[in-house]
Amino acid sequence: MNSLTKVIGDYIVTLFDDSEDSEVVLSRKDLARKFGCVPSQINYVLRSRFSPEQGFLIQSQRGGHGFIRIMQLRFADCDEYAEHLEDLVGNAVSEQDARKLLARLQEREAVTPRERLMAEVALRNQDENGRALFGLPAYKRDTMRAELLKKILVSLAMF
Amino acid sequence: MNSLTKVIGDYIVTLFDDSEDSEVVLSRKDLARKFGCVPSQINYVLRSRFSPEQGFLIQSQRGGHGFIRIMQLRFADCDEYAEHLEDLVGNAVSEQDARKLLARLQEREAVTPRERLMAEVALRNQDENGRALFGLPAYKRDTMRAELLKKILVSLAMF
DNA sequence: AGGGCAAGGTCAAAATAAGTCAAGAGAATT
DNA sequence: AATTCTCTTGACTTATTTTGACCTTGCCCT
Repeated sequence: MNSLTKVIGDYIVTLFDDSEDSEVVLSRKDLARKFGCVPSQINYVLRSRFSPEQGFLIQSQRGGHGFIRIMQLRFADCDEYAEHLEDLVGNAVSEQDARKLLARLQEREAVTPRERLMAEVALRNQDENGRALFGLPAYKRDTMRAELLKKILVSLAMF
Repeated sequence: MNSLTKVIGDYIVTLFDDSEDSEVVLSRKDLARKFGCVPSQINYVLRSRFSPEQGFLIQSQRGGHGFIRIMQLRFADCDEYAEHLEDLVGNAVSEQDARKLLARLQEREAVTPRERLMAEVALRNQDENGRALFGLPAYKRDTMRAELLKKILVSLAMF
């Protein structure tokens, strides 16, 4: 016996299959009517089946012509990826290596150009503060750079 | 099905594309007639889609030869836009206000959810370092937060 | 100068649609 | 049988778009 939640979840998955695209846009109200349930049931489906932890990102808009957009993120296997990053970045990383890694990730379309730029801005900012404000030695800045880079990438991967 | 607001907004964007110029001049009344809506709908489109946060400035004139001019801030105008961000962010900003601003920018689609998340991660990282590592007082962290936020937003604005 | 008309501006109400939260119902586990 | 987890429901909240009534501004014409 399938729960309604499972039925709706499966239906949304078929939408992804059909569209062969990494995103699906739907109307909460219409979906609810289609399955004869209350609208907030859709929220439950999304919470329980299309969460960030499961590799989906949700955008929505209320009001007239409102919508719900479900985006499938590229990294389905978050934990593994996060672990991979730990190895990749290590606990210290030079400015050059950090930049190389970001360039590679952009090439693979794991991050957008804007996201890459933003990461570089944040890293450079931390670096300059560390040097100019606190007079940190290079090795300390390398570890802090690694930490920030990992935080950024892991959050993107898992969210 | 798109909202009228989106249709009109998209239309204005095509005007920018066509003219390959950084400004567009239009008549509120004519636009409203073209899309079969009430004139004040145009004001709503401008407010919600062509706000300063999204890189546009609006000038208008009433009376006999009235017009609405939408100017897109471009690379050349970057200084001006950066100045505007200075005003928006100020030279000190609380964690809450920073988050509110980012939420607003995301709602207006000036930043993606991932970008917003990344910005929040970078801000929180700096904050924690400032507190735990360097014992910075709140006011100092507020100014550093403003600096970083502005750097991030300005860099995205230039993209 | 003053009045008329032709813009554009403001504001708020109505219409529409999504989000939250918690209580209740069912299933599964111990 | 009790407990715990999942699912369903609905009342209440928040957000966006659409519409219209009324206000302001500026040109033009006596």
